[in-house]
Amino acid sequence: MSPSALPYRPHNHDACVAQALTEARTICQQHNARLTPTRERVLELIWQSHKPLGAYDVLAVLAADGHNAAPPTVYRALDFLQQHGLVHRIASLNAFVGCTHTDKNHHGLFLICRCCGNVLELTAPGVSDAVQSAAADEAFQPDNMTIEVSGICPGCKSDTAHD
Amino acid sequence: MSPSALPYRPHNHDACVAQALTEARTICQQHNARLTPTRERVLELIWQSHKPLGAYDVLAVLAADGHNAAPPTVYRALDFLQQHGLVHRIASLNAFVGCTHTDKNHHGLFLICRCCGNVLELTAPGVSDAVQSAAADEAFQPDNMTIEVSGICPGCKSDTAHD
DNA sequence: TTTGCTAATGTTATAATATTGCAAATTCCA
DNA sequence: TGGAATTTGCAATATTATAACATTAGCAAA
Repeated sequence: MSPSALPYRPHNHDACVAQALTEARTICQQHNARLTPTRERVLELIWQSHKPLGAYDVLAVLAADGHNAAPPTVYRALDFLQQHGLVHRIASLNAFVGCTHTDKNHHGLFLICRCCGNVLELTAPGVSDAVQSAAADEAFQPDNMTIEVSGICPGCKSDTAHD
Repeated sequence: MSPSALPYRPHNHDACVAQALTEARTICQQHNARLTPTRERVLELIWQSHKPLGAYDVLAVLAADGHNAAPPTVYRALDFLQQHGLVHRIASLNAFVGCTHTDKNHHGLFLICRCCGNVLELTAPGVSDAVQSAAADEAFQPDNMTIEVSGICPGCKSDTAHD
């Protein structure tokens, strides 16, 4: 997916998935980590959906693939992918999305449309700076931040505007 | 609890719980909502712990109370308390904490110590402004934000400093 | 005081999400 | 090739959350 593609804009999604997989292979090589078939397939499934996918959704597709998988298979693959920054877990949804900023240093900020379910990941330095500074005021040393904003995406807003 | 009391500082916690309950009664009156015994008890339990309490932790105490409660009892009470802004759910922990800012308009920002488990709720206008503006840049209309920061609180930092 | 309404609770069952522990297979690499 | 480390398979189970429906409590009007 081109860097500026938005989930709710039409784009060639197959290409966007393919590119994500290619990047993932590179990253795993760099990390000396093994992107095994199961892990790669899970990543692919997650990427095929712009919407967050639950672990059991992934599991269901694997089952349909003929892969006789149990929950741990999926959770392990997801853990691996998270560790290497290839997917993010959306805590407020118990679901996973492909990371669209594997190259940059980022703290995921997620805009989650409660209408269409699409998720847009942003790199928002202003936000992480503000959080850092709020934490610093309390002498708190942050090491991980979960920032998830739910609301209405531009697509859904314009859809409802002319009802 | 006095407005500036920090969870990891010693303070008279019974008084702090009592005050929270008093405030809750007032708020419910204002909202024309019924703070029934079960709801009040759940709120009390959550307040007695500065650490987030899971629904099933609450359930266990209710059971110990002799209250023959089932999960829906607890979840309903928690929903009620959330609706009236008396507790917050911490999505990254699947757990609940008492709201320490019932009076102010706020978007909870939570500092969660991964060492001692205490949670500090902040009102951080800088953070919500930054999130608003990041969302606005994407034409996204936010309506709810989950901001949870995990890290090390000052207490735990100084504990580990001189090991 | 009954009647009727609404909110709240009880109860059972089950759905949805996630982890543990151990054995078997595979991969790495010396 | 052999041995260690990683990955997977698998069964069981833990944890979190909700659905569906019956019952009861609170309260106001007839």
